[in-house]
Amino acid sequence: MDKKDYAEWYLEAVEAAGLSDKRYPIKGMNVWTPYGWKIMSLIDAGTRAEMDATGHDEVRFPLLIPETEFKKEADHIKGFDSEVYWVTHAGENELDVRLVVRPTSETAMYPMFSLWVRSHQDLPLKVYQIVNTFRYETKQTRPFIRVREIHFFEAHTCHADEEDAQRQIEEDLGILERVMRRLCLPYHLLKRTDWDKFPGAHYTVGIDTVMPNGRTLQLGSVHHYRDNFSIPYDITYEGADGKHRHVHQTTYGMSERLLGAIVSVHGDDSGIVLPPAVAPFQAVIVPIPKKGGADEVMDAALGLEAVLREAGIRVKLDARDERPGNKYYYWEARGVPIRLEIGARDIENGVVTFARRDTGEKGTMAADSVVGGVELLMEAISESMREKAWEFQRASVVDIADMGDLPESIVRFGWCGSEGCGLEFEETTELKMLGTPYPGEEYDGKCLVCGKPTKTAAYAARTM
RNA sequence: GGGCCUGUGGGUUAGCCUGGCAUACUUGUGGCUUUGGGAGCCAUUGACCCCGGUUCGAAUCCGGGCAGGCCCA
Repeated sequence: MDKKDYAEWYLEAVEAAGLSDKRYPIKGMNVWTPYGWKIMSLIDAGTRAEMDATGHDEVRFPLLIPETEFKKEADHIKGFDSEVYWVTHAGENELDVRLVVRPTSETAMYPMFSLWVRSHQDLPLKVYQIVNTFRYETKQTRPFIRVREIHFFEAHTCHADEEDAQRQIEEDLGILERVMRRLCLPYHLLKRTDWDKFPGAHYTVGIDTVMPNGRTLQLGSVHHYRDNFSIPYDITYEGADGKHRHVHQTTYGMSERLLGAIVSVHGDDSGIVLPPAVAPFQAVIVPIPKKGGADEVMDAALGLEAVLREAGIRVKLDARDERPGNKYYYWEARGVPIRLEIGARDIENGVVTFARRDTGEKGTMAADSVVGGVELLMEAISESMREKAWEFQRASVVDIADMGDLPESIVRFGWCGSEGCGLEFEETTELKMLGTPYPGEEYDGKCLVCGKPTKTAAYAARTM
């Protein structure tokens, strides 16, 4: 596995780690295998904890949406009509009203929000769900990054006015920061251009992370809808003054691409490297038996496992009858953050040998303080994975002064803000405009296209 | 929408032009060995996308279908 050839490496790394089985006979619909699903569940658990702590309630809406509801917001349907699946038949009969398989749940939820929200006392309404959504991708699919059945997190809120909705956006970005910290993933927040915002949104902030090939991967987005949906879906409330008004709405979405980013950002030539917070096994114990002393070593390994498990550390004792070296390669491919080795020599010295997955560094820790030792090590690993990833992300933003000779990374340049200049830039460079920094950033320069002075920088890149 | 290419054991792949019962690696299984601090050895199971045609004989040539990939609009 050579990470230099990222596209090929990615597929091998996913395969070797046993995260997904892509042999399912529908393109872009892969099977979540036990190890991959465990990681995704741990990622979701972190998201759930953050959402619950900020007063959101988990809900679960139906998968199917009547065509009549789906079509209520004009821009929205236009944005999705080329990539939705339709249910057109039931048994022998053709349906009078066709059903859309949700590509996202605005149009499923909002008819219900219209019933749920009646007074200002009902606001803000803050709900979320973690479900599968469907988009008919025509481009090349790849596990977690471009799929047709998407494991999706979506939060939807309703507010009395635009300002309260804006406060929600800020809360979402706080949640995002804590979620990404756990995953040791860096990102840029970029306000999408008007011609690229979510269909139906007032504005969209994209969450972008750079992949090893210099392309960006959008991991999620936050949208302010203003009343663009509440008008067609008739979501109104009665204010304290007795007047009826439309609510202002927001959404916040992220997907299984988080796992794709973990694989891509942290992995190396030996396979994936998991952040301790979402590793199904945070430490694996490999016993090193010796002539005559096999029982003694196994007893020590079992004892070690019990102590760590008792302390709440997700630990695996690999007692298979295989050579130790074989086990090292096996668990490295699966990204386990810490390997603990215990052999006769360690027992004699009262220590446990450890090896870090992220740096390969090896050392020993006192056997009677392994719990503290492992916890410290996990902290150090998380910190250094975070640092390293952020360093790469930051170094991937390159200022450019003209549209020729473009680097394989994110580019930054002055932009007057006009659609004309933006589109010309995209056409000339074949890069995609990711938007402008959110909430903002100091800049003083000239529009790269028309030369007008500007205080706004734009970011652009090739995307995955 | 138009053009080009590809479908071979669970995975990766050779063979195809020039028709003669399929190569290698990996995985799986079994045995032996090793008593282990970075991948032991041997054996073995397992495949030519589907339908039709040409032919004594088709993975190979031809037609159609299905699936996938690439390029252009």
